[in-house]
Amino acid sequence: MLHIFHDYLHAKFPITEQEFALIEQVAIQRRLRKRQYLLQEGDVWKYDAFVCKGLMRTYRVDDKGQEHIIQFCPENWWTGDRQSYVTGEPARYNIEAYEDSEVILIPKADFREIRMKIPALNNFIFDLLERSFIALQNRVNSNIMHTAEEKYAQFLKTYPDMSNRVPLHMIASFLGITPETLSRVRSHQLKK
Amino acid sequence: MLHIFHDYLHAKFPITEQEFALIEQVAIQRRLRKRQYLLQEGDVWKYDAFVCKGLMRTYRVDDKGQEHIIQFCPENWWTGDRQSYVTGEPARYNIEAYEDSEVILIPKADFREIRMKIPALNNFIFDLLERSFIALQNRVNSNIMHTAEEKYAQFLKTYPDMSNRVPLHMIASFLGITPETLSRVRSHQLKK
DNA sequence: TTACAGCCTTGACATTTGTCAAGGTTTTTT
DNA sequence: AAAAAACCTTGACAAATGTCAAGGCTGTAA
Repeated sequence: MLHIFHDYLHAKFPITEQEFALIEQVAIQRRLRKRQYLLQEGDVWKYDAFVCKGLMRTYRVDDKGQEHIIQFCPENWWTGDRQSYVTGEPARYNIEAYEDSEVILIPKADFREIRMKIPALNNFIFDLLERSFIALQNRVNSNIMHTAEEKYAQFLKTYPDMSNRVPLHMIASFLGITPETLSRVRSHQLKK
Repeated sequence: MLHIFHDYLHAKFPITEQEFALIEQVAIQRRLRKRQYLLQEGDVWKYDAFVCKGLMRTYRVDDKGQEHIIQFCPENWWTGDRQSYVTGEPARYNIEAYEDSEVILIPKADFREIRMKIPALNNFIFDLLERSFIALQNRVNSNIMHTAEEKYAQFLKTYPDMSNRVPLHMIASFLGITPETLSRVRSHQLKK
C-alpha cells in the first residue's frame, strides 16, 4: 500500500528516500471493507488521509434522517473532515468506504512536523488545498446558477468515471436533488 | 491604508517590522469608488488582495445575462480570483467595489517570495486558505440540504452584518434564489 | 432455487420556486 | 425640485422539483 503513496508523491514533487522514510515512520495503513467507516459523526478527526485504493464517500445526515453526500474520494485523493481537523470540534460528517479500500493515515501532529522539515511537501499540500478550494468554488457556482439538469451534465463532465462507480441515488444526493428528479432529468436527456 | 494591514497582520501572528517592510516595498495601494472594478472577466488575476476598507463583491454573469454573486468581501478579508491566479486562465469573475474601498494588492511573484522568507506568514496564509475551504464547504452543505428559507436564515446567522450593507436582491443572488422568492421567504418569516 | 434487499423508474399529485408584470417607495442623479 | 434609477413587494400564473406509492429489475444471500 505504501508504494502507491510513494509513487504518488514522487510524481508530484521531488522527494528523497530519506524524506519519504520520515512519512513512512508515522503512516498508519488501514484496510476497509465496503461499508466500514473511517470517521463517524461525533468523533474528532485528527489525520491526513490518502486513499491508495477504493472509494470513500463523505456524507452528512440532516434532521429528517436524509443523507447528503459532500464528497466522493477515489484512489489518489485525500479525504478527511477539515473542519473537525482544524477546530477540534466533533465531526458532523461520516466517511465510509463505498468500495473495499486502502487508506494511509498520518496523524496531524506528525504531518505538521514533517511538512516543516520538507518544504517541497509543504508547498505541494498548499497547492492541493488551493485546488480543492477552486473545485469547491466551482461547485458553489454550479449550485447557485444551474438547474438540476445542468448540474448533472456538469457532474458527468467533471467526474466522468464516478458515474460508473456509484449508484445514481448517490449522485443525486451529491447534487442536492432527489433520485426521482435525477431519473427524470436523465430520461429527458436521452430524448435529445 | 498600510497601517490597517500592518495591524491586521500583527494581530494574526508575530511579525517583525523588518518583515513587514518587505511587504510594504511591494504593496500596491488602490482606492476604489463604488462600482469601480478590481478585476473584470477575461483579465488574468495576479495578486493577493487585502481589503482595508469598504466592501467588494465577486460575481459572474451567465449566458442569460444573469449575475450570480460568489463572494462578499468586507474590510479585513482577502479577495481575488484564485482559479485565474493559480492557472493563469482569464478570470470568469468580476470583482467590483460595492462601497468606496481601499485595497492592498501584492503581486503574486512577490508574495510567494515573501512567504518563503517569512514562515509565520506562510503558515498564516495556509490557515486562512484552510478556513476559506471550510467556509465554502459549509456553503455547499447549505446549498444541497436546505430550502430557500433555511438558506436565508443561515445567511443571517453566518454574516449578520452583511444584511445591513447589501441590498436584498444581492443576497438572493448570493443564495442562488430570485429576489421575489427571498421577498416571500422574508414576509413568511415575519409571520412567525 | 427462492427470497430478499437495493436500485431505478414512473405516475399522480403537492409544494416550492421562477417568471412576468405592475406599483410604490426610496435613493440617486440631473 | 424634478426626473430617473434602483429597490422591494405583490399577484397571477408557469415551470421545476419534491413526495408518496407502486412496480420491475438485478444481484446477493439464504
